[in-house]
Amino acid sequence: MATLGDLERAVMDLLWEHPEAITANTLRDLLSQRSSGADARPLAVTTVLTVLSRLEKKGLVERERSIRPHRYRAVTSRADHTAELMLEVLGSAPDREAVLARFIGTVSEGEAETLRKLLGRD
Amino acid sequence: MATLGDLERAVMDLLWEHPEAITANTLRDLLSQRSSGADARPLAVTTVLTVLSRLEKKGLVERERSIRPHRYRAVTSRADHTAELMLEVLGSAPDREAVLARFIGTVSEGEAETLRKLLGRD
DNA sequence: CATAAATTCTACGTCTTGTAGAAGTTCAAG
DNA sequence: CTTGAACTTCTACAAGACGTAGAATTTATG
Repeated sequence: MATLGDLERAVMDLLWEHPEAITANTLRDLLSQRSSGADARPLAVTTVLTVLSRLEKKGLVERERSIRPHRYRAVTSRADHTAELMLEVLGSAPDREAVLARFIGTVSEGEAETLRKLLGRD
Repeated sequence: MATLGDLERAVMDLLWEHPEAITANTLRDLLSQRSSGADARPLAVTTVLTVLSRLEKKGLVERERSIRPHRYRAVTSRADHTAELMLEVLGSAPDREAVLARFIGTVSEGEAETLRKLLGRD
């Protein structure tokens, strides 16, 4: 897998917020709103298209080619994607448990509670 | 923070394995052994030095400039570094709990047990 | 078929990383 | 102090990832 650039990330965030597949133009509009500073200038649609193609190649985005203005949507949910990334970072190191220890030491009490529930006993 | 390249990663791995600060030359030798394929050719020392400088700039490596062949060592342990990366990936998303749920669903039973202990009750 | 809309190609500047030679610095021995 | 070897810093370049978008091509539709 890999890391995403800023624009790629912004596009993924929007796709994650929109479960229904959307068009490149819609995406461009959403991106414009989001980045509304005095610096304005919206991206060219081709820019958005290029980014979408790259994300598709990376397996993060799927597109429907059957309808004309193609529709794009994220392949996985943001939560799944993030969890996968975390596992990738955790890797298969010999010190996995040590890493988990450090990690657990940092989550909030509320999250710790959630984790306890999730871990239940079985 | 960021992601490390292959060589940067290899260097960090060696530094993590060697708690005592070591020299660039030692590192180069260790790297040579490690990558002993039929492809041989060891890296130039300057290459190792460049990588070390970059890692230093990134805050991952510290060097002692007082003694002549400078000594290098990792600033944090691998476990700490990895845990930090995981937290960075987890980020401050609104769906942190959902991410944790996915994440927990993937660890081994042994690790789950470790996590239960770490989370204790309080 | 002409045309507007949409998609794909091609391209370029910047940044990161692997790689290392050239140039400068330092220290110990003579 | 001078010199030479060891060491470090500078400078450089190729390749790949990303942001960005114009040029060229494809596709419906009147």
